[in-house]
Formats: sequence, structure tokens, C-alpha cells
Amino acid sequence: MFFSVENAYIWCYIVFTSYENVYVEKEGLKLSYTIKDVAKKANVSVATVSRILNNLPGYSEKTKEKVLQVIAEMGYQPNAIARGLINKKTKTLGVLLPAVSDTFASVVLSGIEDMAHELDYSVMVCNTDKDGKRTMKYLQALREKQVDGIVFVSEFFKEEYYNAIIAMDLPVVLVSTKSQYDVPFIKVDDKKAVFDGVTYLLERGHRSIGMIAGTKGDPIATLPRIEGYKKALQDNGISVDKRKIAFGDFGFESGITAAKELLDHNEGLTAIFCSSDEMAAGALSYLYRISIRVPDQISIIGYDNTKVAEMAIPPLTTVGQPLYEMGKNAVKMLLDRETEESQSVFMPHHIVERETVKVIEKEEAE
Amino acid sequence: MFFSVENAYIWCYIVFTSYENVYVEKEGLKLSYTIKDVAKKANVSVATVSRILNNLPGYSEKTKEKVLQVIAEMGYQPNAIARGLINKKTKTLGVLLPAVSDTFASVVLSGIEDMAHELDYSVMVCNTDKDGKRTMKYLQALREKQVDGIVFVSEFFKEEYYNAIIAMDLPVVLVSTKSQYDVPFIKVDDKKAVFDGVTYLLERGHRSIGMIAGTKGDPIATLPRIEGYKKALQDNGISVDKRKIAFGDFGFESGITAAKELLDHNEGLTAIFCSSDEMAAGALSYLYRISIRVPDQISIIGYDNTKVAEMAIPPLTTVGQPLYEMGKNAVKMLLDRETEESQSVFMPHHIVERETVKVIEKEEAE
DNA sequence: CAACATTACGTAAACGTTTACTTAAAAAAG
DNA sequence: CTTTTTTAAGTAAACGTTTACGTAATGTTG
Repeated sequence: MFFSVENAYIWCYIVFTSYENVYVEKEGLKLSYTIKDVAKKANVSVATVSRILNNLPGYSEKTKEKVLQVIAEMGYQPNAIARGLINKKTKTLGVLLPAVSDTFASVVLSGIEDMAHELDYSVMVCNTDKDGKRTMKYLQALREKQVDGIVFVSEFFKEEYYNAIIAMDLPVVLVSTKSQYDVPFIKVDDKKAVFDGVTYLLERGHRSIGMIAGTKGDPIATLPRIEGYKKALQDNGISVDKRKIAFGDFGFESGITAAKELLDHNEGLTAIFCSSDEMAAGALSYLYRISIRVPDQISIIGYDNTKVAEMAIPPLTTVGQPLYEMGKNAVKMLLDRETEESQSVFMPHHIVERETVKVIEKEEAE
Repeated sequence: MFFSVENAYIWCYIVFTSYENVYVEKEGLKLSYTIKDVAKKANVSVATVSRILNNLPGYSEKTKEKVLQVIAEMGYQPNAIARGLINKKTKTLGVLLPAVSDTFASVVLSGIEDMAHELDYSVMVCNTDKDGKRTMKYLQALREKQVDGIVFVSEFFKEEYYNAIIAMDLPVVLVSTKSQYDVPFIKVDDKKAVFDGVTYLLERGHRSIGMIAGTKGDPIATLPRIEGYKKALQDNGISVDKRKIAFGDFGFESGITAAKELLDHNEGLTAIFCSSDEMAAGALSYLYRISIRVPDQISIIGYDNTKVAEMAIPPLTTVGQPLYEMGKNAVKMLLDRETEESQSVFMPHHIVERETVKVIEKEEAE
């Protein structure tokens, strides 16, 4: 078989258009384009495209426009993985927190998330509630995934964790917890906060005040708070009675149990300070069940100022922590290069007055 | 200056040991090793190390042991970013949900998170609450970060989102929402669920039942539920009265407002069906404020069975959704290659009886 | 207009893996 | 003891970017 020159030309042409068609078809199907595709289609080098994308100098306005147009046409999106590989920044943060589903942690998380996205970071959540083993596993996953920083919420910061994080050479900030190591934290001054809370009660005439504390022995969220409680009493010349302190685990159920314990072992309690809103809700629930009216017969004050305080019946007076802001600030701190060395911060607490504290008249108190 | 051969030898030796020292020092300092470092130290090629790491065949037991030992010594951890670049899997999922800080979403998230980590995936959370713009921004970020799948929780799934996700060719599953498009979802049968809920009320003698529905016009979480409410009434020969339906936004505050509205516009209501536990809590709160006793004077039933139902006073009877399981199953579905085409699932709901529904005696009802 | 500075690019190496292909050695088969 | 098969490795390309370096072309200066 023979082709004339014209035929050959035509044949070539056909192949060419056919190739074009394949290309066009592929465009329709192709899952995601690379910078190379863009470069080719715009007749420039990948370097130029990259420069335009990162607006570095080195191209004319004309080429910029053209490239941008091609990008828009193709719907090209850069691959953050490739980017991360080369410049060793993934623009993502790891968050370790106990029980995402509890109100406290989820408000903090929400603050973290908001600030992170504001600064163009993503956040990976790791729910550590179960056990320490899991935390270590998470830490490892976060390391492998090359997160740029870690915020560690509200759990006890074990030596093991510290070592792991040091080993991965990552910035970390603690929220609502702290540690013996030199790791920046952001939290409320617990001792002062409960001091203020029980002082608030004392100022309103209460003299027999119980406390539902957190997990027994917890050096972060229990011991300092008990100190605050004791100090407030002592400053007012009231002796501390061990039986007036019950322990819970910050959860609702434990609030019920602890309230019962307190009431069973003490006569004439007029107020209870609870180390979390959830436990306060538990106390409220127990008191409702045994028909003790709040605040008429007993006053209750909570801690945290989460939504459960708002929703409680009656609405719960509580010592508020700025949880959302703590989350926000935590990522700000984390990302602030300046802050690389420490600079922990105590956030202000404040009492939010609702309807569970009654002021006791002098006579009534006698 | 001249060196004898011996001198030269000695000099070389010194350099050599010195180099060794530098190397050792660097080991102490070095932030993270690569597979190359491991290979070099173990006297094998990177390929071998890689094979061992991924336990592919192609090495002797001896070398395996040696390499593993070197890895342990150096504390080497693979870089998931590099890994992700080449095999196009990041082992991370994106989760889009409204308001992480609300109980509903956070329980779902908790389920997602648990299952994801069980299957060695990480999850990136994106809090979409504010507006649609934000959702699109997240979608883009997730794409750039090359997540392997997306779970979309509880929000209306706009066409825009659908297109974006199709364009990125990612598996997606909807939780507690669905869409006109062919996207697999996992949710409760809302119509049936509230049908059962108000039927439960009817069976207990209630005849004048109000409803606090969700956001007006919401085709997912409001309209079908209203239908369920209507059907239950109609099946019992009770006519539907528009004034007995109030709308909220699923939040606590709106429950207060809606309850007030209902009570103001209706006489003799004996029960209210609420489209979320939070709104039920709002209703409870309002009723408490105006001294209407629950369930003696009015019965309340909620929806979701979140922790707020447990903590309510009195403990809230509610139509429970298996939120945690829904989260878990969502990621299972997402990761199941089989499921690639659809296969949506309706999860079972069930009524959890607590203390806010009273059974009305015949006489009393008249 | 020569000398130089600047601009607008392109080339290619690097980031840390995986994996197809190759090769030498060992084991099995004849 | 060959020949063939299997095993245990190594080499190098690829993934999609960024960026140091090089080089023409253009602009500026004297």
C-alpha cells in the first residue's frame, strides 16, 4: 500500500487530532492535574507556575494571567503532600484530648479548630480517653504524618509523652493542664479560681460548704482546687472538715454519687462547690430526686461554664473558664515562633451568676 | 612540611575517627532519620529497609533482624508524607461537621474518630458551622491535603459540595443527612422515628400534643419529622393543628422560645414532642421557670438521646439515635471498597424511657 | 553603544518513600 | 556437576512540588 504525500499528511493529521482527542478526553476524566500539566498547557516551566502559585518574583504580568487562567480552566489544585515533603511543613496540627464528646473538651477543640483554620492550618483530632497506650500510638501517628505542632488538652502529661514529643522536636502546648517539664501551658489558675468560687459562697453567708472534687490525687485538676477551697475557708476562720470533701471523676454520674455521699455524711450543708459543671448537674439531679430544693435549701456552684451550666435546672452559677479562648490562644502560642521557649499563660476565670446560689441572711445562718 | 607514610596514615585515621564522631554527634542531635540513614547504618539498600518495613518478601531473617535493630536504635520513624506522595494514600479522613462543640456532632465525631483509628486512619476535623463559604474552603483544603475520604455530618448537602467532591473523585458518606444525589448516607428514618415518638405519647393517653420542630423548611431534619408527627396523629383520628407546631433551630434557647410560643397559643397541651434534646431541655427550662411541672402537667419527649437527655431534670425520655455507631459505621462504609457505589443505611432508633412522660388515665384525659 | 544590572524565565536536584527491574548468589533439579 | 529455579538483595525511576543555579533577553547607566 502506498500513500501520496497528501495522504501521508492527512494520516498524520488524523493521528494528531486523535491524540488531541485522547488528551481532551483525559482532561474530562483525569482526577487531578499536576503542576506539570499546567505548565505544559500554559507553555511555561513548572518553576514559573510554582512561582506564580507562591507569588514569588520572576515572571511577567502576562504569563501570570495566562497561567492563572489555565489553572482555573483545569481546576488545578496543588498537592499539599508533595509540598509538605519538600518544605517540611504540613500546615496541620495534632490535638490530643480526652473524650471529644464531652462538653469541656469539645469547646476547647472548637476554639483550636477556629484559630487553626484562620491561620490556614488543619487539625487532626486524637481522642485519648481510653488509656495511655493509645496516646503513645497517636503521638507516633502524628509524628509520622509530620504535623507542625501538637496541642495537648487537659490530660496528665506523662514523662513518656514528654520524651516522645521532645524526640520528635515538635512545638507543643498544654491546655488546661501543665507539667513538671518546661512545656508551655495555658490554663486557669485553679487554686485561685476555686478560692474565688467558695469565697463567693462565703460572702453570701454560707458557712457549711461541701466540695465535690475531681479525681482523687490528680495533681493538676484536683489538688490545687482543694487547696483553693481550704484556703478560702481558712481565710474566713472556718475549719476544714475532711468529710465535706467528696471525689468524683468530673462526670455527671459521679456528681450524683458524690452529692449523695456528702449529704449522707454531713448535716446542715448549705452549699456545695463542684469541680465541674457536669458533676454539678449530677448534684442537681440527685437533689431533685430527693426533693431538696436548689437554691432554697442548698446552693450549688459549678466549674467550667459549659453549656450544661446554661441548660441546668435551675441555671447553674459557676466559675467560668474561657475554654474557647484557651483553645484559640493555644494555637496562636503554638504557631508563634517567638514563643518557642515557654511563656505559659494563666487565663482569667470569672464567676457567672445564675440561679443556684442563694444568699443566706444573717439570722437564717445562725 | 612532609609526612612519612606512617604519618599520613595516622592523619587519615584521625580524620576518619573525627568524621565518625561528627556522625555520632549528629545522631544525638538529628531530628529525624530517613530510610537512607537506616540503610547506610545497616549496610543494606533502602529498598531492603522499605521491604522489611512493609513486610514484603525479599530478605533473609538475618538482615531483617539487623535492620529492625538499627531502626530501634535510631528511633527511626517512616515519613508518612513521602509515603503518601508515592502511593497516593494518606490514611487520613476529613470530617465536616457543624459546631463540634454541640453534643450531637461531638458524639458522632467520637464514633468516627474511634473507628478511624481502629483502622489506622487519622481524622481531620472541619467545623463548618458558620456559613457555606467555609465549607467550600474546607473541602478545598481537604483535597489539597489529599485525604482518602470525607464524612459529612448532619448539614444540608448542597449541590456545590457535591460537585466539589465529585471533582476530587473522593469517596464520601453522609451522616444524619442525605441528598438528592447518589451519595451514600447513614441516618435514622426520621419520619418513622418521630412517628414512633408521638405514637408513644398517644399510647399513653395524650391527645393534645405539640411539636417543637427544627429549622423551618429544612428538608432533611424538619419536614420528614413533621410528616411523622402528622401521620401519628392522623392514624389516631386526631386532626393536625398548625398552631401546635413551633419551629426552633435545634438549640437550647430556641427550645425555650418555642415552648413559650406553644403554650401561649394553645390551651390544654398535655405533651410536647421536641426535635432535639437540647430544645427539649429548653422546654424543660421554660416550664420550670413558669412553674409547670414535668411530667405531671406536661409531658416532654426529646430526640437524639445525647447526654443532655440523661442530665436533664427530670431525666428526659427521648427518641434515641445511635449516634456513636453512626459515626463508626460511616467510616467503615467509607473505607469499604465494596461500598463504592452507594448502599445507604438506615439505623434503628429506639425510645429511651426516662421520666418526662406521664401516662394519662382515661378519666383524667376526658 | 559598551558595560552592567535586572527581569523573566528554564533546568535539574532535592524532599523520603515505594517498586519495577536487574543481578548475583544460593538452592533445587536434572 | 551442570542447569534451572528461587531467594536476597541492589539500582534507579517515580510521586508532585520547591528552589538554587544558570542564562538569555531586556533595561539602565555612563
